[in-house]
Amino acid sequence: MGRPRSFDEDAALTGAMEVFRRKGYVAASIRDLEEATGLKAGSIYHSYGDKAGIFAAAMTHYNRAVVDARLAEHAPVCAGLAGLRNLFVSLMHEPNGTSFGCLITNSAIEFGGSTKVPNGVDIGLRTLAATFEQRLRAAHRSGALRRDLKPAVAASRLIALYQGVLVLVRAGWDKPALERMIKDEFKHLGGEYDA
Amino acid sequence: MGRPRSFDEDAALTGAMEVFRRKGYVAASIRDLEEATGLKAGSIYHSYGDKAGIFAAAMTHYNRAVVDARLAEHAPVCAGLAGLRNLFVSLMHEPNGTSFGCLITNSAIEFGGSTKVPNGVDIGLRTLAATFEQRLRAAHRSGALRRDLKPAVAASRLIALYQGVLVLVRAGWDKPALERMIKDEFKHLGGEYDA
DNA sequence: ACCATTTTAGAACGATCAATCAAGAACGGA
DNA sequence: TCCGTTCTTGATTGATCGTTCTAAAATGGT
Repeated sequence: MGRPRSFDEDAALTGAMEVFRRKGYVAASIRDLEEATGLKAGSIYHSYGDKAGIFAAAMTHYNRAVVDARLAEHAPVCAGLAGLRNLFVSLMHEPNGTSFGCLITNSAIEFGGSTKVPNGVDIGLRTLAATFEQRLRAAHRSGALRRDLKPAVAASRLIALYQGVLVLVRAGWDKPALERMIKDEFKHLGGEYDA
Repeated sequence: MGRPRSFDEDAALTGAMEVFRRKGYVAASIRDLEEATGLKAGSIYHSYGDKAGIFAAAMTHYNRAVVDARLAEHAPVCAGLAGLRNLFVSLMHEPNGTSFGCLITNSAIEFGGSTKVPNGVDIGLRTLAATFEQRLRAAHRSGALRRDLKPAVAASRLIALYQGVLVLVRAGWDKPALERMIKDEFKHLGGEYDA
């Protein structure tokens, strides 16, 4: 059956993913990818077809290895609204030097000008939105959510807030102010306010 | 005194701006800029130094000609909270084919990976945030804002929501859902909710 | 009219881009 | 063992990148 692959595909995709997160799709060169994956250009093209191919693979890897893991770590089902809040707050506590940005946000912006937004962007956004809505519905049932709030609309606000926070963090916006804002938002969701 | 410029600098910068909004900084080539500005490469380099120079000029032009104009059109001081709401809603009513995206958001993402975020990003963001806060403070004084809301925190939420909406629109997210979310958010701000 | 100065135009530069190719190396099945 | 297949490597391709350069065209001051 021929020679098997000698490289660790997960490690290679992780490297590629980091390059794309840091520099974006266009600015990431094949030589950057060689360095980050440990593969030579020939191997990259053999395994993934072209630059768009390894990007698609890296994006899929991101959704599975980063987004899903982040949701599971900070906002498991049992953690309720507080878990969601932790998820948001965690966006601002990544060490500055090793911050790569969100591949979903970055790709939405970079490819959004053309008509061809990568599938992974939509998949990632839907994963986030579905998780938000699920947690809000559970909070709605348990009474943890303010009674006059509709989970679907609140989830819509959270997905927008989430992307907005990622933009502002990347722009170097004041993090303490963002954190205050997030805590305030979740106070609202929990109904800890007088009208 | 030598020969004066024969091209319309505003028109040239508008063209350059559109290219950068649509394709991003890296993907925009000097040849793209030649076509969009009507200038030849030599003239561009003579007038703006290098690619980063014409980008900086385009960014300044954007803040003055697009951001300020948009704020004045949709959210003048007299329009109060409703003006802000119109501003948000207008983000989703740009004709699809001619949508260029927001140069501030796009640049924050594209340059955010490096340590050098362009000045124009911060300037534009501060303009938006300051306007939001000013309108919210006015609404606070007039009683149009829910009494338990602090204008500064609410402005912080609005700037994040604003950037988030721009990301989602660029990603092709469901616009009617976004519009419902925005209208809901402004209902909250106006206190039109029971607790 | 003439000069000094600046803007244009277009060709040209080296560097780097994504992608290809040929050849050898390494494995599984027979 | 040996064959067929697949993987790896490094050199190489043509295209395009940002930038520079040269020379002509155009203007204002004197």
